[in-house]
Amino acid sequence: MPDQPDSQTEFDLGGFAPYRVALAAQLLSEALAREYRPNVDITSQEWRVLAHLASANKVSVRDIEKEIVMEKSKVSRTVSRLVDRDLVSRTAHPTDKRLVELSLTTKGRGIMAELLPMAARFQKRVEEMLGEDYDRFDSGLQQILKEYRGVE
Amino acid sequence: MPDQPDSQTEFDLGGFAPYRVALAAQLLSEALAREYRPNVDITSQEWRVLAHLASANKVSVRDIEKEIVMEKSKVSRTVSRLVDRDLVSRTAHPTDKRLVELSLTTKGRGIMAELLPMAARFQKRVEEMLGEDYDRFDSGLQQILKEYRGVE
DNA sequence: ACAAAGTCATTGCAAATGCAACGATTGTAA
DNA sequence: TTACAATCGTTGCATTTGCAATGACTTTGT
Repeated sequence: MPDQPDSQTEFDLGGFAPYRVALAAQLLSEALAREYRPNVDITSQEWRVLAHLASANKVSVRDIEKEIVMEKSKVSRTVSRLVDRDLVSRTAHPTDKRLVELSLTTKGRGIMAELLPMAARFQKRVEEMLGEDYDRFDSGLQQILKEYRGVE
Repeated sequence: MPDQPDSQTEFDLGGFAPYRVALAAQLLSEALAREYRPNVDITSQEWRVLAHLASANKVSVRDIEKEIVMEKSKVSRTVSRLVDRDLVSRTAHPTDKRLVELSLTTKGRGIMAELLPMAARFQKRVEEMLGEDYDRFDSGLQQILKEYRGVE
């Protein structure tokens, strides 16, 4: 019998899916940050929010919270920093005064015009790296996202 | 021509690999935590350190830092909490006095005896969920890990 | 209409984090 | 040997985070 690890005392953390995926996420995020940070000084959280705003105008904090799965107080504070730096504008919703309307400022769009092509190149490089495996890889991701999204 | 997004202003964050992987990581981590937290009150960081200690005895902070890619001060403080809770023992290295020797205590092993089978079941469930796609998915992960590990 | 419940964004606060600096120790080169 | 550099773990400090609570507003049900 080939060495069957005793699950009571032995465990291969390196082969554990949650760990592997977390590690990959961290490495990808760091690699991406290494590319844009020399040009644009933003954090990963700020990048996420900006990227979402780039494709969806006039959104609320709640929209972002749901869409990019970021706790709302974190979204709120991230947005505040972006507003301070004049990358995002925050105005009141015309009819529902509970909501805010967030969108990129001109300056914000300028930065994204620099960042998005960079992101697209990054994406392309990952796809080329995985080659024909990319589709399977991505559909695996898709299943995980579908399975665990919106579980309280 | 089918709608080709203008990379200057449009961007599909939802299809962006770093974002997707990060999201999957977060969801997996939360799903896992939902399983063990009712039984054992530890954080994800503590889980990671404990899991590594379960398979590698007598390790230093530096070993953990490298192995699980966690900043050393974070490792140090996580270990301190585990030592306070008597799950991990921290003793001086016999010859090199700079190093510490970390290992699970009896109590720590007891907790891991409960946690590891749970983790194994979780892993199995993910594999079943992805079915025959799992191998491709995992080899995609592997390529990412290999490509980006140890890049300063 | 109006009270009760729900929704949204922000903030207070304690805890966690990242980074640089530190002290202690060990390795290295002259 | 003896300076000098490198390694290891911890800590100080400013920042970020998570969670609960808050205040402002809107929806629901009667």
